Amino acid sequence: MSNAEQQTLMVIDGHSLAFRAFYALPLDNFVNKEGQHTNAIHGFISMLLKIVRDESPTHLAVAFDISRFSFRTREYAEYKGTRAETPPEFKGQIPLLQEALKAMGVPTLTKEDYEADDILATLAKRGDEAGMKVLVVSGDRDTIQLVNEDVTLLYPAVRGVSELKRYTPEAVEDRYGIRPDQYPDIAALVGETSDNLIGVDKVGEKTAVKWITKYGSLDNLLANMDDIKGVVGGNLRDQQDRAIRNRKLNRLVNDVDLGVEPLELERRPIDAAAVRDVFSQKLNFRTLLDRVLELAEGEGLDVPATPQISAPEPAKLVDEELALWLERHVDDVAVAVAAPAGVLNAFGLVQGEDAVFVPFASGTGDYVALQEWLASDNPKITHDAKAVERALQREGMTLGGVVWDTRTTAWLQRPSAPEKTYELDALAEFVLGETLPESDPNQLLPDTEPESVTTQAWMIGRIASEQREVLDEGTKNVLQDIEIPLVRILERMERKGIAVDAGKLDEVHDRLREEAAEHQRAAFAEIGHEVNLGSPKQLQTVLFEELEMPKTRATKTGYSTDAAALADLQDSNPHPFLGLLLKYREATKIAQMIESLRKAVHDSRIHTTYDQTGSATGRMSSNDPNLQNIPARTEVSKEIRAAFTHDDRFESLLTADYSQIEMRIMAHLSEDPGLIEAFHSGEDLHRFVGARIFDVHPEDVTPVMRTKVKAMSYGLAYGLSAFGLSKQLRIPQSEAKQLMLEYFERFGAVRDYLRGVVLQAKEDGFTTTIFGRRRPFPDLKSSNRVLRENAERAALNSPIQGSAADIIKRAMLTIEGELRSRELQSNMLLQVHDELVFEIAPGELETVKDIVVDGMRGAAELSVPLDVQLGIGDNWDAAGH
DNA sequence: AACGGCACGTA
DNA sequence: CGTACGTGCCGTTG
Repeated sequence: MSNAEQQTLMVIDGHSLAFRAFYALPLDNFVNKEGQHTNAIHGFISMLLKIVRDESPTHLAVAFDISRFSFRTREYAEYKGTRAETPPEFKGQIPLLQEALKAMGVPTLTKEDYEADDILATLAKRGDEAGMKVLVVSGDRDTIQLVNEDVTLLYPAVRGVSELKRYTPEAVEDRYGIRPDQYPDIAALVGETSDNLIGVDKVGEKTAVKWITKYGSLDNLLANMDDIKGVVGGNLRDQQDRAIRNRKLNRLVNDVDLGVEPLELERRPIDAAAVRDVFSQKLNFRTLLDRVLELAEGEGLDVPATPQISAPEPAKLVDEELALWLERHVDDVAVAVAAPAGVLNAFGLVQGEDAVFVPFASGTGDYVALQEWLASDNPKITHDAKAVERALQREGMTLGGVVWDTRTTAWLQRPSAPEKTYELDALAEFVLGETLPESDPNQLLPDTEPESVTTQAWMIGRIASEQREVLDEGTKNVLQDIEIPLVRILERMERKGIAVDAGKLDEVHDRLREEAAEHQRAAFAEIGHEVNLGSPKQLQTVLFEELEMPKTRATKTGYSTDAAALADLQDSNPHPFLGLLLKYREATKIAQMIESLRKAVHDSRIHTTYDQTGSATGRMSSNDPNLQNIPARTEVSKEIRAAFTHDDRFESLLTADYSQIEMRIMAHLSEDPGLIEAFHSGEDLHRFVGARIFDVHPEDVTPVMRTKVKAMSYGLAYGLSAFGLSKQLRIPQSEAKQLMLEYFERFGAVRDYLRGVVLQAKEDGFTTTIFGRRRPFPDLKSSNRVLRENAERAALNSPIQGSAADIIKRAMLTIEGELRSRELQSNMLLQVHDELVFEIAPGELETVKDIVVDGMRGAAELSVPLDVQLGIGDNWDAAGH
């Protein structure tokens, strides 16, 4: 860029753009971990990256006002006097923005007693004189006066800052019908509300443009104002002072002493380390960070490699030395294990700056001290304690004394985030602003490198420190009293697995495959050709084109062919194909489910994996295979459940489930007297509620009434609408509405409670369960109605579903504690949200029954009793209800 | 190969 | 236009 002709100077009005971004972006989506709002910063930098990429300026600066006072306010005290107080959420964003800009190598300019626009004007003039192209970026219309052949204004045209309109002299003329230098004359006549500058009465843009076009300038207009006829002419003569004053104030000062010349504003390399620090640590902008670094790289700027911070040089310790180290480090020790393919081969132990690498190979060396220390209550910090416990168990060891787990904490803080953001590398980035060294994929055993596993431990310890500082009491309690103690229990349940009769599964599977083939043949015969029944797209062709059936519910890609839609079609357009398709689907669906179960059978048992961080409400999820969605309702589902059984070391399976736990929690949280009475009465809940709603005796509640009430009750906790209820019950919407009215009339506290939950969540930004588990809901304040209403339903459900999750988890802790401390041989095997499944060792049934019932009933003190139902049998079906 | 969309199983 | 999940297949995308 030796030729000055090609140099481009970009000068930006920081305040006006940041303020526009502030109003364009939702407040709640941009908050750093300290609670500081960052939406304006995000919007500004996003805009900056875009225009720098699009315009490739060679020189760049951002100007800021120092305060709202300037020489203009001294001359005219009312200047900008109508401006409302700066919103509190905007405060603090400017200093942070300036910090971010500094790290990005973008100079920021301010000048006492002047406004940012004056700085822009000065730089535009100097740049122009130096032969540069100048781009002025501002949301203040006064900067239009700066536009000429070499100075272009980029002005945020619509809301926000993402789209900038380009004002060249031609564009100004197109828009206003005058030359750019005439714009302030127009503005002076019309006035500028936002600056509290009142114009000449009755003079709007049209009149002003007409006058200025005719007379060329405000000065000349005033010199000839006696020629102007009519009321406006009179106004102009009477109020000429206003125009003169306005013109004086809106003239930008273009000779401010800035102490810097445009050519000195040449773009500089970014300070990658500082950018990482500011963007990760202070702003928590992950994506923007990447974009900033990418941009810098794309321009060939020097971006230093990510600082690969490694732990203090690890000491390799074994045997006595290790024993001594463990003895001396009684405070929290961060523990990481290397277990490629599940086989443990190294530990990293870090306390403060003290890092230890312990190679491990089963059967070599003396690991007694290590093993005892691991099992002991000596405080340890982990990342994914279940994974550590699993690796240890394979070597006959166990993990005790876990006081903190960084992965679980990350989930508790942000339970709706994608699971990958809980991984160690993501946390290192998000919490510490550092990048974990990548393991070399060519290395055979990358994780055995001392640097790797000890660095991990070092990261874990530091992440935990950061988390400890910001975690609220309630979440801390959930972490330490529920989630961490649960880890070992879940690992044990996974390791035990449940016995399965594989032959039975095969038998059902084969039969279903035959049935499916038969249904498929018949279905093809009905329509006269073959089609992939598993393809919604092909089915749509058959149903809506060939069979000319009426269109069903619209989906993103066409029309629905789901079971409900097919049932509707069967009503309106009966056709054998529909029934066959439904039967085919059911058979294939179950058959494939059995197949996946069959593949998961090892040594006659199925070992699921519980994902403790798998839900946003506090529930766990189950996968590989999912044992929380085993069919339960249909005939064939009985056969599948019958395949889950016990071997001859045990005498039976025991199932225990909470009855209506969510409704009980609702009764407790809402303190609704009617609902509380229902649960104390011993009467069937839906019968009791039905009697109240339909105003009959409980014994006169018909099955139809009961069904309606049951749907209503369950729907309540999900934010069900009259529309949804009518759809589900296939009743008119008016009737559904009436039903809801009656319900709330009798159980008004329920409605008050549900409303209150949403209101409180809107205020707090999160919901809370009985035991203090939180779930953030940024979308409650979204301006997007769909997003907001979805968030409202999820929010009103969260304390209910989440408290139920807390309760059963607490029950599991108590029950497992009892089983082990009393050295019973029975095992807790499965958890299905409100149900637990145990295998019972010979002679232990009565004891275990008591432990289970006591543990479950005593898991929470609610204003209604917790009711537990037990079932006993040789398999899951026989033991079920 | 990875992903979104659909459909459907559970609480 | 009812919450929370996981899985499998299809069809598109890279």
